[in-house]
Amino acid sequence: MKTLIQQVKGTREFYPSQMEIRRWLYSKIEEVSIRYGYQEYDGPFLEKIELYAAKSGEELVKEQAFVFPDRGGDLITLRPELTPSLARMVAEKQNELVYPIRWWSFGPFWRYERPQKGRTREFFQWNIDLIGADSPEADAELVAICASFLRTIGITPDQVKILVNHRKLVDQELFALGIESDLKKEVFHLIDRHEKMKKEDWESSAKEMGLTQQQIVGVVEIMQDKELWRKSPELIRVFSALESLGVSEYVAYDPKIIRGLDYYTGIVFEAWDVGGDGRAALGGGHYDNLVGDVGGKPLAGVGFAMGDVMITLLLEKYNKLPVSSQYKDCVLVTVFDESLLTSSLTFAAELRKNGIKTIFYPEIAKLQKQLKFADRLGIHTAIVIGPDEENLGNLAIKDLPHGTQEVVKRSEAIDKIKHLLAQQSRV
RNA sequence: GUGGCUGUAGCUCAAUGGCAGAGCAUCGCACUGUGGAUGCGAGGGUUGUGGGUUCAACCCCCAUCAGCCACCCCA
Repeated sequence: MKTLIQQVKGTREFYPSQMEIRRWLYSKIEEVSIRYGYQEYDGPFLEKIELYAAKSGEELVKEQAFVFPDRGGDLITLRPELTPSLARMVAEKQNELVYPIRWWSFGPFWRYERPQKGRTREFFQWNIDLIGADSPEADAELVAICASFLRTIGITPDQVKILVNHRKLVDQELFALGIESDLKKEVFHLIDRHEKMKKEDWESSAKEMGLTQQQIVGVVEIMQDKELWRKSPELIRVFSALESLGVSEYVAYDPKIIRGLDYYTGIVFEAWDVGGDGRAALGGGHYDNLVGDVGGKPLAGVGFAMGDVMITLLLEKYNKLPVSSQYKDCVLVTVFDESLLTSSLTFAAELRKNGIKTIFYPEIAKLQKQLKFADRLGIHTAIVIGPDEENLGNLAIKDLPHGTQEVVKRSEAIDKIKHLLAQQSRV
């Protein structure tokens, strides 16, 4: 064991049972994305560092990206997010695309960070964006997609809530307190971190960045005002749209939601475990000028990203992960001895020809061992062809969950097995 | 990048500084034409690695590596 080369820190190994979950997640994401009329796309996994340098969060690129020189000396980055690539892809074909664009993607991303609960260095992310529309109803659509997804995977509104806020509203409120420009950015950050900090620490940091006592009180009032959204014409329309879309039970207004990324200019939202701990399972918002940063004409949009790690933890916590079913509908054809190997092999082929998932025991072993193998894999049906059956042109069909066995004519076996599999799948 | 906790059999974990163990798993037998159950037995370890203290180290000290958790940031 000691000679095994360790895997790269924070990377993921997907054993079949985990791969099954990953594919299931992908299928649910696809289902919801398609239901809302979105098209799948993808960008490169490798990008030049310059693509991210202009925007994103400063730290996201400088400290959290995997960067290495290629043979030509260019600095190459393993993509830490998809949005800049998306912006470029839109800019490249800006005049031929039909707006609004509805695109989604699911793929791997890398961030050079210290792994911990809910965070790895290699992860999969669902990105979904509506670009070229600039209305509260467009914003609401993305929140609704998020809610529909939660509903589709079996997460209920009392388990996970989507918390919504609007940056223009916060801007306006902070402006009223005399907080603007650089200081505003710092206060955004402070609001974002409020939940994690002790009250005294929070207040002392607020003072440190130069807020007056009056301003601090004002910020605290903003953070506690659950009715503040009524001052935002945009949010009023967003919540009204969400009501019409039938997902408002999943949504709540929260004045503390800000988000770290600088490019959000309108609605911002995150999905949180109501049980409190952990981190946001998903986050997104509205941006005014995404495409402009990479050289296109300004184009507004709204989108969100969801990582596979946190959502899987939530599914696990609420016991909503799919139950493995890989071998339920599979038939094991056992091998009795060398003289009957060909007979079993032939029958296995016949099963497959009829579209039945079939495993052939690949060597001669005790029946006991072969049946134990079937049991361990969760196979429900086993075929035994021994001398007694073979001589009469029969074979034995074992129903493992019921512990029963039926000897039938080989010519009738396929129909019997199909019937049995159909019965078992109903259980 | 900063801090805390933990590294003992394949897995989960025991073991006052004094002979390294259990449960589960694996393999074998009871049971050479039938899985889950039961009983009996077997294999499996340089106690993460390197140094130090000691008559004696899984245990104490130092370093290092790895894992987990938190901070930072974020999916």
